[in-house]
Amino acid sequence: MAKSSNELLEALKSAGFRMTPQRTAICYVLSQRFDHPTAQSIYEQVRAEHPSLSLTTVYQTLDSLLKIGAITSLGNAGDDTIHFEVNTDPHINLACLTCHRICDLRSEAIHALEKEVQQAVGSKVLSGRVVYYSECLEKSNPLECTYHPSVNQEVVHG
Amino acid sequence: MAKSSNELLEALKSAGFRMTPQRTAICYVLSQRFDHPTAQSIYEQVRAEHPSLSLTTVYQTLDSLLKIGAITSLGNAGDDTIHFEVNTDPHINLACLTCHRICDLRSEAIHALEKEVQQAVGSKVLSGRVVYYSECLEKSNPLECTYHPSVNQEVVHG
DNA sequence: TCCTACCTTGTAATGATTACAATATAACAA
DNA sequence: TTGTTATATTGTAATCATTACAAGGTAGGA
Ligand SMILES: [Mn+2]
Ligand SMILES: [Mn+2]
Ligand SMILES: [Zn+2]
Ligand SMILES: [Zn+2]
Repeated sequence: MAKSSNELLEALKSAGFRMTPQRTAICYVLSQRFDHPTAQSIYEQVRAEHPSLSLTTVYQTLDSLLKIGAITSLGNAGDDTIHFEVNTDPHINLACLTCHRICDLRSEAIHALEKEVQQAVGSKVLSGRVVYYSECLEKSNPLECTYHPSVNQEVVHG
Repeated sequence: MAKSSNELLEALKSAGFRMTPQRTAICYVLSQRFDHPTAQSIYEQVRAEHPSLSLTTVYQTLDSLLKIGAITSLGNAGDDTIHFEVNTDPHINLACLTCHRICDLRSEAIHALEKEVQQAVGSKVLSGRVVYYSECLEKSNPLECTYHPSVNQEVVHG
């Protein structure tokens, strides 16, 4: 359910933004990651192929994507750093306060909940955050991610 | 459903924290406010009666209350400032991105949603944030607050 | 190919939050 | 009540994610 790289790029393009190698790379990385990455974390990954990339560009691109609603901001996960949401389908996010990783949890109730919000504020709802904080069970047994179980293997606790 | 001043103080006391005039005043202000105040905003209000109060003390007290779970953090509301939650009953929060005020919305679906979270992560759920971002309808007609409609009158947009 | 408005980059500024150390005081016991 | 001590408060300095800025680079249309 996460947006593809092309969907993100197309969203930028049709909003009047130019196509650049940096934006292309950033959108690609965004589309590949299901851990709700931070700007710094995206920066480090993209820099591997674009050594001249500036952190400012990452922030600027994320801000553009936010403004057109292609992604949203989930706030922090116990670190003091903004985590970005690429999956705009309604769901619950589970954040681990130890490893600061966030994973998705499928939800049935979320649809009824969003209906309640719509009824209360009408069409003015811009975005939402549904985040629950917890701890991974074990160092070797992090929070289960019902959307992308594979990312569960990458966690390393301090 | 918000905690009373005494409940907050009692929570601190039984957690081994000392009673001080500053903490008493901060807890009182917290119990009276339904707008999910920031540290700065609490500071300004308490300072009216305790002119020597330090902003650091407000942060420290809020941190203590957070640690014992008496309050939670809702994150920011478009400003870059943490808003605190005194009402720990399950509910939806509506944040206005213009005036950065947050109000509560009663919800039926939230109970089913929290049940889903419990089943997924067990007893390890520490706290949650359910926040939807919107805009007040009019300068004179802010977001309706189903818990405390009276606070709706205090909003001033820029 | 040329133009120009938009983008990227490096660096500096911002501002909420936290760290620190000196002073004050709540809580407990004598 | 008084003394003791661990904890709290305060003022100031440091932190650090994010934003602002200005100079040079480039996408995209003519
Ligand atoms: Mn998510
Ligand atoms: Mn609330
Ligand atoms: Zn973890
Ligand atoms: Zn408003």
